[in-house]
Amino acid sequence: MSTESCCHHHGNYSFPTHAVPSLFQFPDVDCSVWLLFHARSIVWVSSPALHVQDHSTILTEITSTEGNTQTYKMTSFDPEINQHFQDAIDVIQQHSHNAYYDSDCKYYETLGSQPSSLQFQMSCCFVTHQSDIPAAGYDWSETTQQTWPQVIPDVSLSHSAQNDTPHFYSSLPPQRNNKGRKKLRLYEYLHEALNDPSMGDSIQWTDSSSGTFHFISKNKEKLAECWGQRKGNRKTMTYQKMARALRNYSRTGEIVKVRRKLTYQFNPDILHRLGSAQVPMHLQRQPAQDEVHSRQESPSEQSYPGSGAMDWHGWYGHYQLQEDYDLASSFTSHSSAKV
DNA sequence: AGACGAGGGAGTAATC
DNA sequence: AGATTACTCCCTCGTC
Repeated sequence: MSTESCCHHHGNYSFPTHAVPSLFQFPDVDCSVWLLFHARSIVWVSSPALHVQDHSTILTEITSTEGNTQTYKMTSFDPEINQHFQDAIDVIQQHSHNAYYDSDCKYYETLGSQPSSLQFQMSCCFVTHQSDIPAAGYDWSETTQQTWPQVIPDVSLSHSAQNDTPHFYSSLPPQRNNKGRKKLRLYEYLHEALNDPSMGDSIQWTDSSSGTFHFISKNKEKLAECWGQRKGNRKTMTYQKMARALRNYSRTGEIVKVRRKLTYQFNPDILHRLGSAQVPMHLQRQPAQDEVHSRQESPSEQSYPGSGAMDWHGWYGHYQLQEDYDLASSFTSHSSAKV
């Protein structure tokens, strides 16, 4: 894998066909996002609280269908919106079906490359009922801009594929900057990489149930480089620097070092939020025999207790995000919506 | 001895 | 403007 291929901010995204149509919502402290998967498009609508209602949508068009995977090409015109969209995509890809994750960046497109005629193709999508969902060929330019309250879902909307993506948005730690954009954290990126089969040569689960993972010595620098690029660093990120950041997580508790070479462990609560439990088994690397024998388990090793059967909520106190998580969860239970 | 991984102090940029 | 956060840089140390 090239160093570029892991840096998938915008461009083409693949989803299993059974993931559409679907309705996704991202309620958190200062941002609500709806993603509507429709037969040939994904409509993204954000909350006016973000002050982006003048340019609050992203239209995607389907570019290919192979087997049970459809690939969408994203068109947008605002880098911040791109980031929101990417946040959503990250979660959806993580929870919808990891096997179809496509991070190939050969179609990577920047905003500037978009023809100006595509800009402001639509400004907002009014959604209250299935019949309101724009079909293929819908003239977005004629869509009347609506205010956010009108985009509140009709509870009659149901979600045929809901079981495919239960509580998916709750894994997005609602850490946002003052513009409402989530800044990708290192541990989030690592988790994403762990669930990306194409990154398997750089980072792998040692024991996904306990959140233990390790870097592959040969390619750890490549992963670090990808992280640096994803962050938009000017200087090249190295494993050494990335590991230093990881060590800082020991202090704050997101990730701790395991006394084994290149091996770390997620905080169970963080792991839970990141939705690791939903990683398909076939994507979880089985530890090699020598690892099974040698990893962790020394009494002197630092690790989170009770791998797998631990008390999630007992670990590391109460995060500020807990209530957000609960809010999101309760929201989910009321929105078994269909599109 | 040298490579590699880890630990940590200090600096920095973005954000609050 | 100052505090905080989350790295980033760089040096040292321990292990193999």
